[in-house]
Amino acid sequence: MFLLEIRSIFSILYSMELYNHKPHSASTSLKLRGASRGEAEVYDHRIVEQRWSRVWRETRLDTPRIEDVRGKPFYNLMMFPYPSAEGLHVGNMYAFTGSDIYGRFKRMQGYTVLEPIGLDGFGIHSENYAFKIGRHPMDQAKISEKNFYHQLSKIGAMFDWDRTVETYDPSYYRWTQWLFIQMFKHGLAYRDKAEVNWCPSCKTVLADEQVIDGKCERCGNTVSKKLLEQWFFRITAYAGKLLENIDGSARGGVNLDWSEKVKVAQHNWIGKKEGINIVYPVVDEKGNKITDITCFTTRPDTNFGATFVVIAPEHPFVGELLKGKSVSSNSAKAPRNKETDLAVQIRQYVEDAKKKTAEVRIAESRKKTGVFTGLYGINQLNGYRMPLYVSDFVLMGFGTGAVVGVPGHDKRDYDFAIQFDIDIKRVVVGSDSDSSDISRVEQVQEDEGTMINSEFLDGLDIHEATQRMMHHLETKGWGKPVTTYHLRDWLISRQRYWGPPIPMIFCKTCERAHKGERDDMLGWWTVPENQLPVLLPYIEDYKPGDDGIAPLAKHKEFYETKCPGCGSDAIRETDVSDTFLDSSWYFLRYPSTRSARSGQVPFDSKITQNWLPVHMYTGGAEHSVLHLLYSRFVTMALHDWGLLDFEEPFAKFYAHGLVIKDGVKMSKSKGNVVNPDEYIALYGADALRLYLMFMGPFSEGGDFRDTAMEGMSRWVGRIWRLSLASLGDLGNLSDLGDLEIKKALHRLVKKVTEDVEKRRYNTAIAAMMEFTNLVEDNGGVLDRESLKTFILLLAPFAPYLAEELWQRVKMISPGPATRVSRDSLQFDREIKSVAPSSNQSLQSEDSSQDALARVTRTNSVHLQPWPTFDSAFLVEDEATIVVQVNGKTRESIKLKTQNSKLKNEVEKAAQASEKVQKYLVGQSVKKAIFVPGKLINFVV
RNA sequence: GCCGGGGUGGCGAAAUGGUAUACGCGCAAGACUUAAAAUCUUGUGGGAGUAAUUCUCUCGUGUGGGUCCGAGUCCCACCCUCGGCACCA
Repeated sequence: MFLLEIRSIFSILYSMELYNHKPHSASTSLKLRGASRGEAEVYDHRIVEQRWSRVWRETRLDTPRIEDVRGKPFYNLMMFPYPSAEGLHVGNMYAFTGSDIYGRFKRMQGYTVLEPIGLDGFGIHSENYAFKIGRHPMDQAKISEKNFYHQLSKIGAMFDWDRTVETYDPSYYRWTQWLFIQMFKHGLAYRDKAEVNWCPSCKTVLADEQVIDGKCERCGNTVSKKLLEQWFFRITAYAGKLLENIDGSARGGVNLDWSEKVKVAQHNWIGKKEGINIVYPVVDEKGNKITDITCFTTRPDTNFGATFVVIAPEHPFVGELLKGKSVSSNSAKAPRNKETDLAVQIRQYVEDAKKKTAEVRIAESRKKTGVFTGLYGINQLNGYRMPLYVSDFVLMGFGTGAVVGVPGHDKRDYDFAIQFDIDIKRVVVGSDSDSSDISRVEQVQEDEGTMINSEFLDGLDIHEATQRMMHHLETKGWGKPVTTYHLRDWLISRQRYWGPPIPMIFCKTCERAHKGERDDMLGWWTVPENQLPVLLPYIEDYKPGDDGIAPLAKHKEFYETKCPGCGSDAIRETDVSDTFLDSSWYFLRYPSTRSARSGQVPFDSKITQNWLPVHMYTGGAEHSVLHLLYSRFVTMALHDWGLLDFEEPFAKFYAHGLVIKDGVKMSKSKGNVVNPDEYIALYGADALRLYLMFMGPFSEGGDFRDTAMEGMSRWVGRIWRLSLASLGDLGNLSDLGDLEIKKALHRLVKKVTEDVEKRRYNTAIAAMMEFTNLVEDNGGVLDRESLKTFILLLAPFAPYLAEELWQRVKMISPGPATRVSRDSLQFDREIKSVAPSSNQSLQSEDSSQDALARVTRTNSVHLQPWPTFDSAFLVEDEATIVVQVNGKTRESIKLKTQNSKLKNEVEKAAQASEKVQKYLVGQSVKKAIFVPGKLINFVV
C-alpha cells in the first residue's frame, strides 16, 4: 500500500513530463537511512522548481479572491520595479524576496494576501536604454516586459500574475491622464514660466528631487538652469498636511508605521520654517524712497544687529533696477557717471551668476561674491541704513529671495560682511559669555543666548526675544509672520517622448476671448474624459532635441485638434508627464485591475475600501522623498475630492537595506551587478533566497559573496537528506519523537514566528540551522509531526523545497490508511487533470478551475496554518546558573529549574563549587546579587 | 556643517544590562575514495601557564572617561565609516 502510493505519484509526475530525468526508483529513493550514500536521491532543484511553479500557476494558488470580503485582506506590496537594461539583478531580488517571505508568512497566518507585480516602464530610464541599443522605446518595452516577467517568475515569489500592471499600457495611462485632468480641475495643476533644472544630456527638465549635487540623478551630467514654460502640480498646498501626518501630529491621529529614517528624510525635505517677512523701505543716496524689499527670516530677534540687505540675482527688483538704464558695457564713448557704472557692474554680475553652474556655486561655497546697488534698506527699528547688495549666495527659490544680513550671528552673513567691509554688531551673548566685538569667525554666535544692544529685547533669551520681536514688527506693520517650506511644487512636464501625453488642449481663440476651463488658465482645456487615452503615437523621430522642444511638437497629426470649448482649431500639449506620476498611484490600480465596476475612476470603490491602504509596503529608502512623497500627495488629493476614504496610501512602510558588492551598492552604474539567473540555475531559487536573507538583517542589506552561497546550498541539501531519511523511517518511529527535539522545535516555532514578524530573517534562518544541527546530532531523523512543523517554518523562505517535502510527507503518511489514500489520490487526480492541459483553455472550464483551487487550498504547504508552539514545551527542567565573583564569571552550574529561582538554593549550590570556593577563600562576601534562574554574583 | 544608521574574530554576522563571538563562510587536520568532487568528523579571537585538547589564568566588542555588583549594550567626550540633506536666511 505504502510503496504503491509513492510509485503512483512518481509515475504521475513523470507522465506530466515534469520529471525530465528518471528517478532512481521509489523504493531506493526513500530508503536513504542506512543505505549507502551513492544510492540516495539527490535534490534536483530544477525539477522541483519547475514542477511546483507550474502547479501553483495553474491552480491559481497566488490569486486571491479579491471580491470576497470575508477573508482578512492583506495587501503586501513591494515597490514598483522599472525594467532595467540588463534585467533583474540580485539587489532587486533581495528586496522582492524579503517582501515575499512576509507575504507568505501572513498567508499562512490566515490572511488573504494580495502580492501583485508590474512594471514601471515609462520614462527616461527606459527611454535612454532604448536609445542606447538603438531600438524604438515602444518596441523595446515589449521585449523588456517579456524578459523581466520571465525572470521574476523564477524567484519563487507568490506574485499574482492575473493582475499585472504596466505603466505604458494605454489602459493604464488613460488613468494617469485622468489623474492629471482631476488635478487641473481642482486647481492643483498649473503652468508657469520658471527657472528649471535642465539636463543637457537627457535634454529634459528635472524636478528638484532629481538633481543630486547639481548633477542629473539619471546620467550624472551637470544640470544647468533654463527658463521654460512648464506644468506644475501644487504639492506645496499639501505641505502642512504631508508634514503633520509624517510627524504624527495630525489631530485625526494619523500615525504612520514607517521606518524612522524615511520619516526623518521626508520631514527634512518638506522643511517647515516658521519666520517673519520683514518689509524694508529702500532709498537712494539722497534718501528718496525707491521701493520696498521683503526679507524672510527665522531670527527676527537679532534684527538690531542687521547691517545689510542682499537680494538674489534672479530677484524681480534686479530687473527693475536695470530697466530703463540702457547702459552697454562697450559704449566707451558714453559719459560715465556713478549710477551707470553701478548698473554695468550689476548687469555683469547677474550675467556671470547665470552662467555659473550649480557645481561652481557649490565649489566656491564660502567665498562670497556680490555687487553693491547704491541703494539702502532702512531698518525701522533703529533707522540704520543697510547697504543693498546683489549676491548669488541668496537663493531666489527660498523665502522671498531677499535676506537681511546679521553678520554677528550668521556665518554666511559674516563672510559676506568681511568681504565687503560691512559693520558687524553683536546682539547675542552665548554660553561662553563673550560680549566683545566680533572680529573672528569663531565668535559668530548662532546658538542659544541672551540679547544685548537690542533696546527692549535686552536680557531676554533668544526664543522669548523672537516672540517679542515678531509681535512688535507685526504691530508696527513692518512685518508679517509666515511659514515657508523647503518643498517646491512638483514639476510634471517633460520634453520627451516616452511618457503619457499630458491631456491638455490650448486654444488661442479662447485665450483671446478670455475663455478657458479655468479663469486663471485662459485658453486651456482638458481633453474630454470620454476621449481618453490620448494615445502616444508611434513616431520615428522620438529623440529629444537640444532646443527643449518635445518630440511630439514636431508632429502635426498629433497636436492639431479642435478646441473642446469653442470648436475652433487648437493644439494639444506635446509634453509628456514625469514617470513619478505613473508610479504615484499604481497601488490603487492592482486590486481593481479585473473589476468591471471601475468605470469613472481607476479603482473599484468597494474593493478599494477592503484592500487599501496598503498593509505592508516594502522598498528602498532611496525613494524616501520622491515616490513616497508623491504617492502621499496624490492619495491626499483623491481623498479630498471624495474618491478615497483614507488620506495615506501606505499604513506600513518598511525600508530594506542595500546589497553591497565589492564595497559599493549593487547597481548598473557601478558595474557590479550580479544576475540571479545563473545562481538560480546553479543552486536553485530557494538556496539563493535563503542566502540573500541570511547575509544580514533585512533592514541593513548585506555583502554578496558567492562562496557563502555554496554554504547555503549545502544546508538545502542537508534538509533534503534529513527529510528523506525521516520519511524512510516514518514507519518505525512514533509520532511523539524525542523529547529534546520536541522542545527544540517548539522553541524554534517561537523564534521563527517572532523573527519573521520583525523581519529578522537572518536570525530565523540561523535558528533553523541550529535545529537541523541538533537533529543530525541526534540520529538524523525526525518524527512525522516534527518534520511537518519544520517544513511549515521553512515554507516562506524556501517555497519550492518546502512544497516538495510537504507533498512527500503527505503521500506516505503512516496515519489511518483510508484517509491518506483518499487525500493523495484526490490530489493525484487533480494534478493529472490540470497538468497536461496547461496551454489549453484556462477560461473554458470554470468549475474545474474552482475544484483545483479548492484542492490546492487544502494541500499546498503554503496554505497550511502557521504552526503554533506550546509553552509547556518551552519550560526546561534544568537551568544553567552563572556564578560570578566580583562580576567575573567563574563557574556555571546546573540546577533544577525550580531551585534556580530560589536564592538560598543557588547560593548553597554555588558555594559548594570548588572553583568558586577558590575565589571566596579568605574573603568575606559583602553581598550576593541574584537574578532568578540566571545568575548569582558574589561581591567580596 | 546638519540629520540619520553603523564600528564586535581572517570574513558575513549574533547577543531583554547578566557565560561576548550563536549561525554561516573561510581555513586546518582527519574519515570515505585508486584519486578527485561531494559528504561527514574535529578544531579554529590574542597571549600565557601546566605532565595534562576535555585544565587554568589573562587580555579582548573604534578611542578616552563615567554609572553599575556586572557594560558590546546605558551616560559624556572624541575618532572613523556609510546613507540623506546642504550658501534654506
